[in-house]
Amino acid sequence: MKPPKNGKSKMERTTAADVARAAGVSISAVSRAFTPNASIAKQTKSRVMQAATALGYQPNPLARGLITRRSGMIALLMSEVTNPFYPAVLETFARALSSRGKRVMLFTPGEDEPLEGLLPQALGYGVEGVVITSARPTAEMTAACESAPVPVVLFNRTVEGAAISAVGCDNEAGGRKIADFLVESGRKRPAFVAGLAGASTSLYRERGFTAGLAAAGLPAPPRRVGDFTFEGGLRAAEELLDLKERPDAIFAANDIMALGVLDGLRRVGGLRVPEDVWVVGFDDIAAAAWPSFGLTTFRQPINRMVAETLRILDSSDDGAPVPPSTVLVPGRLIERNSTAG
Amino acid sequence: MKPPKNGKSKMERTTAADVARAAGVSISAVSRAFTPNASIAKQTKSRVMQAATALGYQPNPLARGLITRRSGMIALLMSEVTNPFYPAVLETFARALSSRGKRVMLFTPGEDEPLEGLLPQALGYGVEGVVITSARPTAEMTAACESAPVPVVLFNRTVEGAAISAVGCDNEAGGRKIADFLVESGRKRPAFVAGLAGASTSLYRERGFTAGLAAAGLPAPPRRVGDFTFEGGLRAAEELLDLKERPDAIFAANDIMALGVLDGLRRVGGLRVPEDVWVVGFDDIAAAAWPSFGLTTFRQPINRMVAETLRILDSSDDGAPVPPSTVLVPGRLIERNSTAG
DNA sequence: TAATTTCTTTATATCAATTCACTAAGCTTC
DNA sequence: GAAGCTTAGTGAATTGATATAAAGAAATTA
Repeated sequence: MKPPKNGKSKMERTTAADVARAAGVSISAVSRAFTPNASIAKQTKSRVMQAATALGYQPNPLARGLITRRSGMIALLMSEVTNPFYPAVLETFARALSSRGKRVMLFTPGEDEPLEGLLPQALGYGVEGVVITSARPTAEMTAACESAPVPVVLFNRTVEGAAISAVGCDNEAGGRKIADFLVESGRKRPAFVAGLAGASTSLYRERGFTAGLAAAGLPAPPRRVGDFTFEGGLRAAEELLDLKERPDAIFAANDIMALGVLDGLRRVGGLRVPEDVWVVGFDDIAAAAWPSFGLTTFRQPINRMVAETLRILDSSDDGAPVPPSTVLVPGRLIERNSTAG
Repeated sequence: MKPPKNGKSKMERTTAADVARAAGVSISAVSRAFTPNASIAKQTKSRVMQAATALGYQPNPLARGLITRRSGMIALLMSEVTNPFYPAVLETFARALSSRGKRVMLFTPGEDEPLEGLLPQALGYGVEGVVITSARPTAEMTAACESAPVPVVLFNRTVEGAAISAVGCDNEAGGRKIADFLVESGRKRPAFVAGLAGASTSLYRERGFTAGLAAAGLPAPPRRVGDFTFEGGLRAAEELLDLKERPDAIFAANDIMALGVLDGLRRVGGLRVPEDVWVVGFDDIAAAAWPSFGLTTFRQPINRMVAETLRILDSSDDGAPVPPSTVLVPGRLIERNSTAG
């Protein structure tokens, strides 16, 4: 027997038992009242609900999760939070899930914590799905993803030959589109700034880009590595300016690098954009639209990408595992002042 | 060697019972082996640990949380993720907690979800602490924070007269410092761009700023509201340019607005910074250091602020509630090219 | 009206850990 | 050598909800 809620001594949680007593039903009835499409009489349900709201009852997600193995949380494995694209993704996820009554649990690797350890931990929390936006998963991790008991989706990442769902923008088509745009506008010596070695996004964007250039009879562009950072873009720009044949356009594999490139060209190289060099990025982060930059870029439709991700996570909600699917959402070129097409 | 997947069908969790059986001890012994400074013999502990790693066992946080009401999670209530300052905060928290074996649970209000509802939800998950970085808590929420069974810390926010812990930068001192700096450098007509109405950060920064100006015999500065956004700063700059007496320095209550101001002055107003107008921000976000901007700003020491927050959260870890404390971490002025002191 | 089916409800076992009351052993101390 | 104390380990109870099976009520059929 429990002491009745006397005032507000220590904010004791009201349990299902309290509600059951108040409503004059069994605990199971309370449980079923909170279970969607469960076999319960309308009358009973409303009586339970009334008592529940009166007592301020909400089912304890931990207790529920212990037995259902579903705790109403989605795990987000994310390591690169410095690139502004990812906070935007994070926020979109958090808001979308919030309105469905689910929560985001963020897993960021600590100091020298390997990414591999995070997945089992996340599963231990009974998360209903896992979204990985971090850098390229290792082989070991891929295997863990495949055998996970809940859906796992790679966001903005792909692993060839693995049976894991993935959602992303069509990076190759984007790179191609940018190449076509530059070529049609008469650019003759485009250059490319890559992200981290091995990142699938950078790889596909480059592949589409070089393919587009090749189709127009241009040689493979000079390339530098910018590590997906502003400073990396800045350095890459400086290096590209030292080339015998100065590029007349630079495509950086993401916006934050492109902004670095832009700043490097202007502030360090003393060049004008777009008069002397054009710059194109990829993502369409908020800063790309700032007047100082006016960066032409390929917009990744975050909302649609998140929506597709949630669709995949939901699809195996009923228990039956669905075959992994890869969704490529089309993006589009946003022309601004860093080019003069 | 890797933990041997015992070939079982669907990745069945290994429980404490499995480990106990393997190690030849009771379940309680396993539990105590995983409890810091619990009464257990070294020998037994090592035997348990050995069996645990062999089986790949990790205590289930859900089951543990159900009993201890501590789930190893910290709730982060955050609504303004658009300001780059907050993703940086988020990341710092996530990393710091990750290395302590704890996780961040992110609570972002959904579409028209009130902030009030989030706190009880977070508590329902058995979080060990709550950090609120969102906008000003309402009176109702303040009461909920005060009676929460776990420590609640307002990050970068204060509520006067409430018994809630708070960690922040000394905003008033920062505003004062900026005023002093501008006055000493001979600026005569400074202006101020405020954030959201009612935000304590903006309020204190303004208070210190005007106090500093008053001390130098200058009148209260003209002010505009910029809503803490880039576009708001842009608009504010335009409006301030229309004044009869054009300001010769503009202090914006945060960096993102300051960048908007800077861009507005340059691109829309056709002015030079710092030759015509000086601009100062507050936060020191990454973009402030970009060559295009070179924004002089007051740096908020995120690392120390996060460390202090965690210290407060930890301090009542042993059960005994500690009196709420307010910690103000000193920041410092970072001079860059947007001023010419 | 009795028999059968369907729909609700209840009681009990289960989830995976921690905690509590208790026992057994090892060591002092008088 | 018995009493007292500390330390280590055990089994049962506990946590809050769901799954499951059995029982009861209502509706349908023979």
